[in-house]
Amino acid sequence: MPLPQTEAPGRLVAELLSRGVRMTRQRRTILSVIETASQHLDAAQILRRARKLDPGIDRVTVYRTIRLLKRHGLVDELDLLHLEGEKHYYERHPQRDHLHMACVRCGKILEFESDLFERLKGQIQRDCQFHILVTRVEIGGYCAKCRGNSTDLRSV
Amino acid sequence: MPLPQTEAPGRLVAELLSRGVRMTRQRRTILSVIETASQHLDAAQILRRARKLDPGIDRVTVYRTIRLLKRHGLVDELDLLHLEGEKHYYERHPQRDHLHMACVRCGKILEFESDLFERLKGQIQRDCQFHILVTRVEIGGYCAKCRGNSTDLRSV
DNA sequence: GCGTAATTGCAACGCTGTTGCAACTTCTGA
DNA sequence: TCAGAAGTTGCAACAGCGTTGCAATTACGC
Repeated sequence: MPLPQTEAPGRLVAELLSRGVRMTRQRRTILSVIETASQHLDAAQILRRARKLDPGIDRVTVYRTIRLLKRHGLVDELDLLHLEGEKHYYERHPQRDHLHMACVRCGKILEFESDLFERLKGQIQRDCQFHILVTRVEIGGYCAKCRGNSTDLRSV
Repeated sequence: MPLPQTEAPGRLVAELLSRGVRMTRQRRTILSVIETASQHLDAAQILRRARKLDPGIDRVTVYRTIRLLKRHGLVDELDLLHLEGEKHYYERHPQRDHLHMACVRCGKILEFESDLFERLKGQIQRDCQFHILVTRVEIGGYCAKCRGNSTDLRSV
């Protein structure tokens, strides 16, 4: 029987501890929020959820924790084409890169993995002598449901 | 003898006029700044250059013009992985999509076109039934010069 | 040219994210 | 087990990017 796709909870905590980062109550809370999220969360949403678990947590602590995770390459930052304002969204850095498709009409976010993209990265590393650390692919358009329905001009 | 790669100047003006958009002195100035830029400019840089040509131009007009161009799909917005703050950069929407590679050490931006990427887009449209309007690919890492030089941890 | 509708500049605002600092907490080492 | 150094937190204030309301001005079809 195959194991579920989800990774062990607490992996962010373990990862940071193994790198000698101090673990506080607030950090554990914020990390668990990020880790158990089923969708892409922005800083305000992370704060709101963290406060349900520990009401004293401050905005600033959330921002500092996100920065910490970014510096350690444990989360990726997305803006999903700024379909709703200037916020940034965060997700666990995945085992394997994926692309994000955002429907400019209904706002739905789709994710997509592709061998072609892996080959493209290989081509870049070879042809440009560029050592890739992070990738971010955001594609805007109409999802299957919304295509054909309208010629809505939403700012992308 | 092949023509140079650059497109006819004034094409943004022509494009907007053909869509029934009013053309003001300020807009012409801002459009010419964007059109003749050899690098990716942020809003503040666009404003500074526009003011050299027409000192009265206001910040707000620059933002409104950028929004107009985005709505018409005539410019693409990039953030180049926020290597320097939260600004956005703008470039003419190209004939053919290209990827942006940002060196996290020296900040250099490379552009790259690839048939593989065109095939990837085809795959997405087919497999996901997703109608692509814009793409945005930003890749962070070390450029040829900087790779091997350091293990600098810059926030990406 | 006239008139209307769009655009501009100004001021004020909102939101996301950052910084300085005193109080507090974590964690090492004895 | 506990003392001390180093790191972290919360608060308040700030910075920067981008937006909005509004009166004055401008473009452009008729």
